[in-house]
Amino acid sequence: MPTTQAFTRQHRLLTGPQYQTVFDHSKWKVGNAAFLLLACPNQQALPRLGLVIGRKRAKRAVDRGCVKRRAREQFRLRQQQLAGLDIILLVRGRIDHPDPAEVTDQLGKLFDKLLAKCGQA
RNA sequence: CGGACCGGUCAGACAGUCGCUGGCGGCGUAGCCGCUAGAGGAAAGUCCGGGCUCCACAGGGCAGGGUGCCAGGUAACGCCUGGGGGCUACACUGGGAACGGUGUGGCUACGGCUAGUGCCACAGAGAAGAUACCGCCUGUUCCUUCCUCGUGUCGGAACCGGUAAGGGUGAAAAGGUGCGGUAAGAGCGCACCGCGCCGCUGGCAACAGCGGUGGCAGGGUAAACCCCACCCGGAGCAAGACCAAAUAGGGAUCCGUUGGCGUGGCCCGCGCUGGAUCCGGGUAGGUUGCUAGAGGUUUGUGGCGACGCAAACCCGAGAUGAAUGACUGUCCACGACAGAACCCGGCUUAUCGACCGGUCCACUUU
Repeated sequence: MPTTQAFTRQHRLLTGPQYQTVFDHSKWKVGNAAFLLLACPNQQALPRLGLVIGRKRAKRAVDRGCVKRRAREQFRLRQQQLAGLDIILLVRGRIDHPDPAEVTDQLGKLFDKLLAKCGQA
């Protein structure tokens, strides 16, 4: 098995219907004060990630970019374990001038938590 | 060397690992590999001005909006450059004073209240065709002091007037200073300063200078309505163009109505229903618009300057559920504000700092 850690367009949710499917059939939910992960099984060989980060939650473009990139990074590093899942990241709290290291830490823990939950099932 | 101001440049560096997007090349071509490029000075606010696209459009007017000293720059501007006026700070300086002159900065929303309308609290006697409260002064009458016994004189009251010097009120009270003048005063007269008008000179012009002339305008407010001059069609890349699945529906042609389904054991009958091909609209989705441009760099050249012209060279993001990142290590001045979304020119706002050039001031040394 090639342990590639690439993150391409196949690793993303691209269309509205794809997002809707995950929202309607989310089997696992993991969250904390700031973020929420929704996941459901897919028929693909690869896991797919979707991001929902609205201007309402994060006013500054820099903050939105920061969360997106860090979320993708954490997803990318765990993609071997996450295979067969469609995952959506939602922002719960208000984001303003966050500490980047803190964001990475929180997101990493959330993905681990999600893996633990799926592993039980 | 330090401080202030102005203008410009940069926006932690290096190495490794794992990734992302575009371009180019290669290959065994749904991909993989290699090379290469990959956020900003504000990418921001969306406050102006353009390009581009579609719609509308003979011409003119109204409404609405904008701009407002002059000249220039520009594709254009509410921007920029240069100039003028006004206000102001500091320094020097002229004058007895009012008030001026020079230099260096700063600010300036700077057309028009000699078209009209509106507003101007409070205070004050009076606030817009000015005004007499106190005061000052002439006169008349009365009271009063003095002795020289008067058409005198000291003090005072009332009244008729005069007055805009002084006091007082106010943001503002009919120019200011000085001299003369006068009963006291007053541009009443004169000189100077200020102001209006006329002329000449200089300047493209705003305007300035000089000379003459008038004793001298009648408050402020137009970021109040308004008047004058000039400018402005609307919507925006989710503009717009193209390709186009599935499902439903539309049109045309041909074929079928001897078919299929239901009822029924079957036939007749009855009820329901077409098939094939092509076309156009169009949803999801995709492609394009999409980055080579009012583009940079250097040199020359015109201009005080903004900027123009010419030549040579360069190509410096183009995503689209949305790339430009993460981690580790080392170093230092310990890294601010902040993330492209069609593209440019401005303005405004945010910002840890570093460097370069210029002007002014202060200080040290020779």
